[in-house]
This record gives sequence, structure tokens and C-alpha cells, in this order.
Amino acid sequence: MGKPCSSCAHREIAEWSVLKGAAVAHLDDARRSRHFLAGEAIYHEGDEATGVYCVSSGLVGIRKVDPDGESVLLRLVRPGQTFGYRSLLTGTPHGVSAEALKEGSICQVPAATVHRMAAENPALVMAFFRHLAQDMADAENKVMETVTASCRVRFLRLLLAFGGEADGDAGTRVSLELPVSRQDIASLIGVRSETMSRVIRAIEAEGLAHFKGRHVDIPDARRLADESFGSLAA
Amino acid sequence: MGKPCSSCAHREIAEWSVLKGAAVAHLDDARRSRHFLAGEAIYHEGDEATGVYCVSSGLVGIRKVDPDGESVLLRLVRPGQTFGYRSLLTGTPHGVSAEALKEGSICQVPAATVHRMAAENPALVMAFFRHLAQDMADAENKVMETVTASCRVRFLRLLLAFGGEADGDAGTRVSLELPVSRQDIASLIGVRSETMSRVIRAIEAEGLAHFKGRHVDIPDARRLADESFGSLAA
DNA sequence: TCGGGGTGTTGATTCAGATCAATTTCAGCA
DNA sequence: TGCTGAAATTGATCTGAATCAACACCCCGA
Repeated sequence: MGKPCSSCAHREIAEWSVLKGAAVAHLDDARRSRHFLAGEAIYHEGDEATGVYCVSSGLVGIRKVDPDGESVLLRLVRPGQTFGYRSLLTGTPHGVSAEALKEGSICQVPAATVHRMAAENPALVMAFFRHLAQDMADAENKVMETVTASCRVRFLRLLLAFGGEADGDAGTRVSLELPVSRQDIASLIGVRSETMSRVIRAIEAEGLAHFKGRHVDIPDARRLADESFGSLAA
Repeated sequence: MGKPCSSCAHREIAEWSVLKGAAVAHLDDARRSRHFLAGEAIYHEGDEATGVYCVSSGLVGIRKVDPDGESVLLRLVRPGQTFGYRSLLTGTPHGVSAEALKEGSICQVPAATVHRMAAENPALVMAFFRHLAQDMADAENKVMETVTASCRVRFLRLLLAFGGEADGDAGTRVSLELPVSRQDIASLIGVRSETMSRVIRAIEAEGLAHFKGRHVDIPDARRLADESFGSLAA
């Protein structure tokens, strides 16, 4: 059932890093790894939380759908990151759904184990608090962006985020792979896929970036970064 | 310096309700109450956290401004609620600013006290976690709304939220006071104030609600609620 | 009583992005 | 290897909300 947590490649990233000695063994003992195909649902909005999830490989999307069926991709969860802890710790049903966007395996730590560990180890709760605080900050930024920035700017910023903050001083060449489909990218910035296509075409035409399938080549990351700040230089 | 926390009207609402006996006395001893006029800043984005705030009376607005000066009102904090705990507990600068929207008094519990209490009382951290989890859920809903709903619908939902969930079965008459200026309401739903005016005029014309200054009268809350779900009946 | 600034309203116009409707491209698979 | 359905592109058109520009209102202080 995969490598033990103690030797997990991502061990120091996730909240579990605050656990020591015996607790890690317990974690290892309790967790169950499961394989997911792209598109498979991990849990749905309204489900009761049955544990905390930890992405081992692949990519997870956190989604929310409104009554009319409109679906918005709220954020991505990458290997080494946890999710689903919020509902578990507060004892409320999931307010969002989670699905695998890329095939991969995901560990689940059962509710009882998490609760016991949280009770014994306040630092673990604090670690989850930090994670949630970061997610909240991201959510606030997202609200700001959707309200104030054009879809073009939002997309440029997303590109920069995907490319990592590798913006060297001068014109740095960056190339990267889009982690998800264009439809999902559109959903991530809150526009229609048709609009997404047009935005990409425009950016391509300006030479800001070059797109081929999921591969993106950015000749001058600095220029792109400048553009992404609503035509306002630093 | 105001009533002691132990007899604060809002005591059972705030996170402090998990504290017992001596801890409450400590809280009382350490907290400082300060009066704020409408418009006064409590803290700014980027400031270091110096304590946790608790609204005793008045109304507080949490705001975020982007580099171009665009400002968005993210949420309101009402009497009995705490704010500013996120930055304090994570030890990061404030990512948002807080200002008094209505005159009132606000208690501050200094950083050292909060840290000590959090260390001694894991339930307090958990209480803040719950608060943050709720705020996060609200933020996610807000992202959904701004992406999927028209400004008209967003405003109707806000009205319902202000009116409390007092939607009796049939046509219930609800009347309420808008807690903030129309400019701020516009900022809260992410539209221009001109648009806000027009939306209000349209709603008035349809007889969905009647506006006079900050007073709102909703003859049939049920009808308004129905309208607020993108013309999709339950 | 007369400004005067903040708050709100109204109108004309523009524009970003949605919507509707066809294709085209491509990956998976029999 | 060709079929099939999903993903992506493209075009034409429409529209919700922003923008630009006046103007009304109202509370407050001189």
C-alpha cells in the first residue's frame, strides 16, 4: 500500500510534519491509500467527512456547483498537500466537492485517527489552522481578482502562478505544462471556455507566450508579469 | 472601561466562550476597549498583528485594496464577533484591512495573552479554527456568486442575508435597515455604485422591495427569495 | 442662510465577455 | 486504421455592467 508516511516524499510539506515518533507510526498504520482515475469523485458537496485526505500523486480539484448546475473550480490540490480536513475538524458536511483531475493515489487518514491525534497534539490543529489561513488568503485574493481584474489579467496571473515565481530580473524564458484542461482553466478563472480560447489566441498573437497543447513557452516572464498588473508598472 | 467580559452581552457568541473560570478573569484583565468613529481604521493591510479584536458595539468592515486603488469590502463583522485572529495566530502580517463602518467600541486582547491562552487551552484554537472555517465557506460562496450570479441576484441574496433567515412559508413581510452606505453595499457585491442605484430602482419598480434611505421594506420575502435563485424554483 | 462636500441618482455610450451555433482537432479505442 | 465523442477553436451577435458626465440631495458648519 505504497511507501510508509515516514518515507513519503512529501512528508515535510503536509501538516503531519508536526508529528513525531510513535504518532507517525500510528498515522502510517491507519492511513489507507487509494488509486483514482482522472475524473473520479473523491467526495461530494453535502457528504459527511470520513477522514482527511493527502495527495500522494496526481492532482485534485476542489469544485463547487450552484443549483443551476454551474460549476466553478475553486482550487487545485497538489501532491504533498492535504484536503478535506475542514469538514472533518468542524464536524460539518463538505461544502465543496473534490475530484481527481489527474490519475494518482491519495491517502485517507480516518476520522477517528485524526480526532485522536488532534486531541493529543495541539500542534496538529495549529498546523491545519495555518493551512486554512493560507487558503482563506488565497480565497480573498480570488474574490478581489474576479471583481477587479479582466479575464486576460487573471489568466496571465494564473500562468505566472503555474510557472512558479521564477521571475529572474530581466527577460527570463519560462516553460511549463498546464496541469489541467483548458475547460478547467476557464472554470478556475471563472470564464467560458470560448473566452479562454480567445484570450489565449490574443496572448499568442502578441508574442507574450506560445501555446502548444498543454505546453506553454514564455519568452519573457518579466514582460508577462508587468502586463499582469493591469498595465501599472512597479 | 466597559463591562467585564464575563458579563458581556455577546459572551456566548465569541470564541472566548470556551474559556472558564480564571481564564475569563485573565481575559478581562488584559483586554483594552477603544472607541472608534465611523471611518476610522483599525488596522491596515501589511500591519503586524498586535492582538485579537472583538466588536463590542458598532460595525466593522474588512476590506482589501489592490495596487490600482480598487477597494473591495470583503465582509462585515458584527457585535460579538472577533476578527484579526488569523494574522495573530499564524504570525503573518494582516492580509486585509479593518475599519469601523459605524461608530462603536472594540476590545483588543493583546498578542501575548492570546498566545498564552491558546497554548494552555487547545479548545480556544479549535474555536478560532471553526470561525475561520465558516469564513472560508462564506468566501467560497462569494467566489461562486461573483462568477455565476448577476449583480441583481447578488443584491437580492444580500438583502435576504441582512433580513435574517426570516422566510416564513408564505408571503412574509420583512423590514430592515441597511447597515452600511449604498457605496459600501456596492463594494460588498462587487459592482459600481451607479449600477447599485439602477438595480435598486428596478427592484423598487417591480414592487419586490421598497427603499427609503437605509430602510427597506420587503412585502413578500418569499417572492424575493424565489427571484434570488436565478429564476429557478425550488 | 448660504455654501460645500459627501452621497446618491440619472442618462448616454461603450465594451468585455456571454451566448448561440458551427466546425475542427484530437485522443482513445474497437 | 478508421470511428467516435470530448475538447478546443472560431465566428456572429447580444447584453449586462462599466464608464463618462451631469446633476440632485442632504446634512453640517460658518
